Amino acid sequence: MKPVTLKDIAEQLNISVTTVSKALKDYPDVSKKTRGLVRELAKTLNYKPNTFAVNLRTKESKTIGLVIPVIVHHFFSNVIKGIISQAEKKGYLVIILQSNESYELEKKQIDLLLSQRVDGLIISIANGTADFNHLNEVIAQEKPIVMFDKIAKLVKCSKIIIDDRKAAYTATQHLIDIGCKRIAHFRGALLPQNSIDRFLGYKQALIDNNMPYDPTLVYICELGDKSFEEGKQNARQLLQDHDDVDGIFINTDLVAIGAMTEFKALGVKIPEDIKIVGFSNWFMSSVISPTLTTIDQPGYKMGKTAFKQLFKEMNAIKNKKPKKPKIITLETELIKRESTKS
Amino acid sequence: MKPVTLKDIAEQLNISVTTVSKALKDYPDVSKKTRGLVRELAKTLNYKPNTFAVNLRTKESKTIGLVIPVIVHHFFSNVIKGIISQAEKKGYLVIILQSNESYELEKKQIDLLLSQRVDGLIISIANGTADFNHLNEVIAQEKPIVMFDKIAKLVKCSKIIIDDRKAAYTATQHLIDIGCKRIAHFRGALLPQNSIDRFLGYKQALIDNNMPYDPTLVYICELGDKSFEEGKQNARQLLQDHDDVDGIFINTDLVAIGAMTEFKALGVKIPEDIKIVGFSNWFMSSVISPTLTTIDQPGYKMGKTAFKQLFKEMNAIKNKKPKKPKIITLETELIKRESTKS
DNA sequence: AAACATCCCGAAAACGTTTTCGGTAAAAAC
DNA sequence: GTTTTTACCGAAAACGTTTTCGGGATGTTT
Repeated sequence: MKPVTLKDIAEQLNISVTTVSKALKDYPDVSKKTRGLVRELAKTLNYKPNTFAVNLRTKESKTIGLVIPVIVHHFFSNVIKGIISQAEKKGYLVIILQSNESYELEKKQIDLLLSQRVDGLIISIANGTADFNHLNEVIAQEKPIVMFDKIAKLVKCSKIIIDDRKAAYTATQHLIDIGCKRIAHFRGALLPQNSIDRFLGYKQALIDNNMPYDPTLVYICELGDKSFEEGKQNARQLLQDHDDVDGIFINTDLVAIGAMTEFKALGVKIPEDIKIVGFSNWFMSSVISPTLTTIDQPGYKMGKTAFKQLFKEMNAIKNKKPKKPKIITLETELIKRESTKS
Repeated sequence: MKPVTLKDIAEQLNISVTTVSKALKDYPDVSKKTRGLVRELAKTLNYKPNTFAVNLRTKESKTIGLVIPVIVHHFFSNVIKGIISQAEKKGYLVIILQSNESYELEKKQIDLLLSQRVDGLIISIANGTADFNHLNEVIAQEKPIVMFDKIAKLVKCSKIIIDDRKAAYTATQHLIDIGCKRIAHFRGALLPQNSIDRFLGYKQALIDNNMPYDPTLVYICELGDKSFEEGKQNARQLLQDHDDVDGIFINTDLVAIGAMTEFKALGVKIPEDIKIVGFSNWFMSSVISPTLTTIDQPGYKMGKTAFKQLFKEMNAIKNKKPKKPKIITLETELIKRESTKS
């Protein structure tokens, strides 16, 4: 009933534990004959090495930690899938924790993962995070850490991102190209780098096209669990504040969908009255009515890339050849749909 | 640079490792004074117990495994969130793997988790799974396992489910109540219990209302990654086969949304020409047009309940008082929306 | 003063693996 | 026939923790 150990195999074959271990790990100093015997018996007894012991001995867990702001989220669940699939290929398992966009929780989760002694960390930081000591501590411990999407510019680690600024610029330019004269922006929270960058891209596009930048046209969403509601609220507010807006670039599809729902309810026609561009290309955006123009953000690929990079760094550290951080930028694409039909 | 161990603390205080360990774990046979000293030093040195050693010694990992068919999925990501949040409260971490609806992969993933020596398993079985030996083996190893949603009736373990049959009955009855005379059903794959039960509920409702059951009105979807496409295909096929259908009960919202998209493209009006009820209450269903009537399936709660049950069983096994399996049925609710407006 | 209980501490074994280092025997070289 | 190489094996230490058990000191009861 008890799990089979090296000792059990050794005793049955009348050889030492050492030899059994070596036989199973293809050490050169064990004869073909005994290697064969060990292999065979191990198989019939269904021997599985005790991970706890292996971990203790080798000081690695073949496990990585993943901290994300939200789990029920199209983009993030794609990232999760990408990370897990890639990790599996390399024999790593993934422990997932959620920060819920809170700095305190994020800190706690990272602590938890470190005390579990994961071999590496992948993280997309919370909206609430402005202080990065908890992240720098990870690096100080020589644990590799890779950030994706929502990164902290000041932390020296590898990052997998998109060019948010460029993508936002493209989105806004698209609105301008199809004739919008007064374009609003629903931005994300104030702290996250990507929401800053998307805002800057929006602003730059206006300036480059000789259109005035009007701060009152910029609305803030905290995102998190209530994105949809925020979209509705901002849409209502926008109509009250400015009746001349004919285009909006919105930080996230879910917010955009909330806004569209509200506009529809209030009798504002899309795209006739207001044209809308979202961000992320949630699946939903292709099935709602009207379908939503958006920026495709490659979540699955981002996850895969993040793990690949982490894997390289974990190996580099094992071989005492730590690498310098790398920033990988993945391509995005403007997906034109009905919400910006001219 | 190296992590602090009990030994380090012991040496600095000139006491034994034993005493340090006991002091930190509130053993009664250590004086208040030394306990205080140990505690203090542990804190200043930022001592974190080495999980690998603890695991090896205690034979538990405080980690559970979760195997689900798909990750990028509204229902399942809600379950994930529920499990993780509850596990965290009890000091457990969660390792997630995806079976991709494949029996082979499911088997492999379970093996992986067992060799990682997780303390328990939560699983929703794949469409492709017809043989349950891999699950019975887990039970034979005295590892608790809890199934949810897609269960195997024949495996003796706890299960968290909804009453699929009743829910499907309610959904179909609703279509009948609003005047549908000829109701089709897009069912799930042939093997999964819940897709069987939903089909049976549909059939029963017809019979109880003296409506003929017509097998040619039942279409099969394999689900998995291509649910949306299957919905479209089946919708097209249905129109060819039967031009008199005025209502459809569909196994999953995503398939229903695919069908609605196709109907819209083909000029079939919903709910005027055909009324539709989905299943699961994906968020999407409340924002598409027309909004989709569906059965709300409490994913988050299911996840929480599943972990709670697993937790009980893990403790029971630790205390050598194994419990008998429990089947917990959660309530569902019919959410009436535009797709069945009469 | 002897007997007993109480309080505190530490030695040692155990969990199962990996890896270093020596050692013995047989084969090869001189 | 002696030395050197090669092939194979095992003892032992180590990873860091937990827990059992015994024992010494101090205090309390006869």
